[in-house]
Amino acid sequence: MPQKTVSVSATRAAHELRVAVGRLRRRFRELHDPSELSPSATSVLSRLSKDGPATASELATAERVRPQSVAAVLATLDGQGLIERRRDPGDGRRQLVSLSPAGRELVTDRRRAGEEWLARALQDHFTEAERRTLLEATALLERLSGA
Amino acid sequence: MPQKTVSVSATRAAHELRVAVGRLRRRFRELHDPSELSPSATSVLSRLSKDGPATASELATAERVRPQSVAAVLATLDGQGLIERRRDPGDGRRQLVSLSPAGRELVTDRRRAGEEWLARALQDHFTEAERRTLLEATALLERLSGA
DNA sequence: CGTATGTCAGCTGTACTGACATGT
DNA sequence: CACATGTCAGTACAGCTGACATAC
Repeated sequence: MPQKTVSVSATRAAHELRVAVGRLRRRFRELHDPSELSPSATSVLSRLSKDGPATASELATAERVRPQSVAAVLATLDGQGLIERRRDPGDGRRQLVSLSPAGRELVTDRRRAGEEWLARALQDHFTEAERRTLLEATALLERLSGA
Repeated sequence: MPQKTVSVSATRAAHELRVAVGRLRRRFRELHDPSELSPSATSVLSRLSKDGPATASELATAERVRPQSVAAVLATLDGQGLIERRRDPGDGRRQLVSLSPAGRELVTDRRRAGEEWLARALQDHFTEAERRTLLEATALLERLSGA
């Protein structure tokens, strides 16, 4: 139920969440292996896997970046043979982006080192209940980033 | 309880969490007003407010960035008069960083526009129970970023 | 012709590495 | 002299804006 005023607790929660996300992102970056896919590339691949083929514009909107930025990511992914691009027969401007077999395999590969640390940390430093909270929260964070 | 093997579900959770954090971070960046403090600066200020004065090295370690990076942030904050730096009398190399009155005021100011959106989104698009989950998760994310 | 899609060029912000001055 | 702290310089990368070719 929308309210006109924003409560103090909501504002404090907002502040803490923003700081936490920033720190966590730096933590991820710290462990990131340059030989692996960048967060943006992973995000695009993940989305293609979940929602199926999309145009560059659609991806830019969904990922909330400029078309020019998504183009750079697509160029990288294309160079690595992880996606396929083909022109829309009905509209020559558009190109439909989809996962290549290699891309699909990479998305479902559960052994990437970059996320190995995170998975292990989740197992080693958190209780079952805490992991459940984090899992629920992940879905909420996704919703928040699209709001 | 640490386990040798990492479960499939933990790895999937790790992947989803990483993607969610990345998207949320881009969302924050999208709304970020350049006239306001950068995420790093906010993070440093927030930490000083919570943990009290610290040296540049300590801040670098805690924020998980290189001393050179923290120095740039401190230079900005100093330029805006939000922090105070004074040399350690016992060790001339060190400088103790603390919040200035203006900095302290800014940290406790709950009306910053950048977080206004987030606070409002939390109120408008989430139930009380969901907000509680997010709040719990925020603390867990903080712990995770320090692990 | 105006609008939409995608790309090229150049800029900014944030973190990085390397080199260095200074103090212990 | 070795080590720690902090800073200066240059680099890397992901996002941005502006300008443009192409197609509807």
